[in-house]
Amino acid sequence: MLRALADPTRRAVVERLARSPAVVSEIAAPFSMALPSLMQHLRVLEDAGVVTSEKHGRVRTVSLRPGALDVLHLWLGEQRTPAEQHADRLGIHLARTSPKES
Amino acid sequence: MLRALADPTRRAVVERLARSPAVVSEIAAPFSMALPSLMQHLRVLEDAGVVTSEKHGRVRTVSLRPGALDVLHLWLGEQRTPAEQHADRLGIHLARTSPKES
DNA sequence: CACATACTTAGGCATGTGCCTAAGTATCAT
DNA sequence: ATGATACTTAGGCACATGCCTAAGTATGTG
Repeated sequence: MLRALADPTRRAVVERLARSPAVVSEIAAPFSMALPSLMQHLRVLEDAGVVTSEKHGRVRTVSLRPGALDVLHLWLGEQRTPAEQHADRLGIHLARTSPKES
Repeated sequence: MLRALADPTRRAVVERLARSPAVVSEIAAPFSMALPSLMQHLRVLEDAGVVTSEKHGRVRTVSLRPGALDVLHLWLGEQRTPAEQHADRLGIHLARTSPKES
């Protein structure tokens, strides 16, 4: 999964899909890359479980798989230094202490 | 940086260093890999800004660079679906509501 | 049915990555 | 000074990755 996100093109695709699902040609449009190349990226993302896709007629719609990035988000949280984890607790503390915004 | 973390060996190194800094030979010990190969991994991690190292005498001590993973942690947070972001707010809400543990 | 559209498959090439062995170099210990 | 220790540098090999073009296949449209 990290390997899937290690490529700039694929990260850009993820960022695009974070806004909303899209069909292949929509996703491909911003890139100056042959379609098959981009399809390969989509495949890598799908194999990594980052995105899902469904084909209706001749159009394939791709979307970010909900919760897919959680594992990573969590792992990353675990590898942080004690000082940073302290900062996290501070954040929660502030959330408790100053109930300003929703 | 994601490329640096995309390798299992390097992730294992990061997990080791998350516990505490260590010298090269300590880091290398658990791996059945020639030293130069592991050094290469350390170099990739250092170039990516994930770790720092200092050499004293003939010993090099490597440590996780504080805050290094924050950028990633943040980016990951941004790419999550609306539903998940809602879950985050719920988490904060719970932290405010049930002040059980520190 | 003929043709455009939206992918898909196949194959190939250049470069990158991970690993190795062999041979340094710079301390530290005796 | 001699040798051990702890990396470091250099070079090489196998396979993975990212990109391409060319040629399908399947599905709408007139």
